[in-house]
Amino acid sequence: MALSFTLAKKQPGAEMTSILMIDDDVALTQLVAEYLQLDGYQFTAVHQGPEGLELAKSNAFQLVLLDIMLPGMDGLTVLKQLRQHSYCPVLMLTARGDEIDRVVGLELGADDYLAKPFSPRELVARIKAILRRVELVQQQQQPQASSLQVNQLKLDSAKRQISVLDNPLVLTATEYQILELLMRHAGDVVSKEDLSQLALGKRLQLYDRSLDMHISNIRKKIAQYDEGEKIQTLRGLGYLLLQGEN
Amino acid sequence: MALSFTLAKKQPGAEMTSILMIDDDVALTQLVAEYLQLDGYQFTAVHQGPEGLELAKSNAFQLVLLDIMLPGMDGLTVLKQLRQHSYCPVLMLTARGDEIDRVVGLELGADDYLAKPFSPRELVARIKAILRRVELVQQQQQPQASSLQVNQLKLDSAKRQISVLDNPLVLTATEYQILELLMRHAGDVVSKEDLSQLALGKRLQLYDRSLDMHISNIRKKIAQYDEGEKIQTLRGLGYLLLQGEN
DNA sequence: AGCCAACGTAAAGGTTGTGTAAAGGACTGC
DNA sequence: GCAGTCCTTTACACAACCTTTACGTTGGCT
Repeated sequence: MALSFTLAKKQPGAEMTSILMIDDDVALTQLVAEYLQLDGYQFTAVHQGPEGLELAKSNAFQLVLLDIMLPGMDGLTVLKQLRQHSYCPVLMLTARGDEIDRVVGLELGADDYLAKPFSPRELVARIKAILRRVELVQQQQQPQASSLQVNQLKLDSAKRQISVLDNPLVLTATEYQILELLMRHAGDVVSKEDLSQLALGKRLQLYDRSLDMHISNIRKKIAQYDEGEKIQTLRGLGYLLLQGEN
Repeated sequence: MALSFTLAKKQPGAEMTSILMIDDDVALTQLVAEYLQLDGYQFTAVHQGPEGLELAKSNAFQLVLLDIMLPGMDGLTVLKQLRQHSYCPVLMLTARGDEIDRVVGLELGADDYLAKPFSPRELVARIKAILRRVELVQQQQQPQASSLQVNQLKLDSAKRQISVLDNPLVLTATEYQILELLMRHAGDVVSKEDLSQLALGKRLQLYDRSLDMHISNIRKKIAQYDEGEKIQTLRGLGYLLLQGEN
């Protein structure tokens, strides 16, 4: 057999993002269907665990909305089995206050969770956040230039070194990752959420200032050699390394 | 469904790294195919042991992904037979917690193992690590300068001797290998994992401090004659012999 | 202007990786 | 069997690092 599939991502006209919802609440799935279809998503809903699992395993969907409380097969079980085969992003839907389910779910590899009842706007926002991050990750997995230059900053990824005006920076592993990310997306805003997940490997928590500290330290190290080269802050959005003229 | 695509990326027309996957889980092989082809690898999957063994023995592949649980012929058997003919790198795929399989597999000559379920990112990272190490080994097997000098260190590989400021060091075989590796890659970071596999001939285990001790001893011996010549530590990354000015 | 959430950052706290002495094994040659 | 050599493990100290805390500042909002 030929191992084949189309993985085109952004080819216009071709694809639409398909979302699968596994939830026994039929009324809710219909409501969600309306909103997501309005937003241009291809939407499919099933109401039972095993059926959903089969569909999800097919990799035909870019994202799965998974209810924890399911008749027949528990949502966490579905997630666990799905993860044997696929790393398709999963957004869990939980009853409010189900802290344990949330923790277990995230450990099993869910990408996010949302407590019921939720507003459609919130749902769409979460979906978009996950999809955007998945795209970032895929971008990261693709071959990237081993060296690039942004203004006075020079990246040498083979040596894992970044220099300012030819002065090599002494960066910790985390600082390096953050700065590399910013450089590879120079000119674009990189959200704190993305930076946290991609460089620190964890979701950004409320009152988590760790990332801010790393940025602060990176700035300090860059300023040793070049006062002009600045990481810009976009309040509420993220950070940005300006490309081109200062 | 459209037929598969080729995603040449490095040397067009020239060689592409070919990877063979032997796993009866068809859905999984398709998923892996997607990711690896995105990453520019030539990918082939077969679902039965004997068939995979034949293909692997052909030496047409630079790396084999081998599932332990196979119908017909057990993965470990495949590995054992493959090793009679080929030293092609093998990355084992095991069910989580199959500690025994892991140990046996590594003893049979697998290069690494990965517990299912794994994330595509992790898989790609492991594959790259193996291929990079294989390249390092091949590089080592090629004729290399029989003598080279790094700062105050002078290597005479014919005599298997390294001297500091013309004072020959009394090194053990292992110490010599480690220092030679560092010298031949002066200016680059050499990971502890690489050092362990290439100089000690074993994978680095958690809480394994053996390599640290060797480094410590080498440093002590060098310091007898030259306080300035230092093996630098890059926390979490490896060790580095600085090239050029101190 | 005044409020408040987001941000900057110094300092303190906690965690993890590394340095190294010393003890424990494994192996060799006698 | 014993001494010698070498590699590894154990144990503890320390340093580097990441995160949290705390407080000051900024900028958008009404």
